[in-house]
Amino acid sequence: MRYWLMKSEPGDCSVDDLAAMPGQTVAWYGVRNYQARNFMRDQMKVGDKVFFYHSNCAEPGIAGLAEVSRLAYPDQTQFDPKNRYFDPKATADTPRWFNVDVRLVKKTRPVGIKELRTYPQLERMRVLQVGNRLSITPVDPREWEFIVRIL
DNA sequence: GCCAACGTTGGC
DNA sequence: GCCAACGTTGGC
Repeated sequence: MRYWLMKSEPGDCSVDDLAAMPGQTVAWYGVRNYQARNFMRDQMKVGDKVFFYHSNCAEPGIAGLAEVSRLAYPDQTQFDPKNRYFDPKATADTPRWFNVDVRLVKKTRPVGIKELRTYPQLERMRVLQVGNRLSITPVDPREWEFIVRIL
């Protein structure tokens, strides 16, 4: 069992949007970064725990708990020329991009990045490092436990 | 809207 | 394979 943090722009898909989806589940399409793709394709298993994080917004931070509900499969948006995530170099035989499905476990109180930075226990957390841009990062089990306790 | 950090692209 | 130019991310 692994732990992850996955960023979503609330203007795109907020925790409330996720809660309103059928099965409270979303296909995590649109990732176009190889490291993040590899995490999904090579490491994520059904049942892995996920912090649902709001990024690029007024109140960035953790907004919910979620879990991986389907193993990685080819990201359908890469094949659609009209889609913003279309990749002309991807084919059905050799897909380049993959995504898992993520299901909401529960919405939490918002835990802002400012608050996260106040805890020495979290100072090495990937998402708090300067210059971090990865939209999917592994979370240390101790970091997960700590955050779950302060929710 | 700014801008630092980082990833990707492509000419050489 | 180097690296400058360019595009994107995301907190502020």
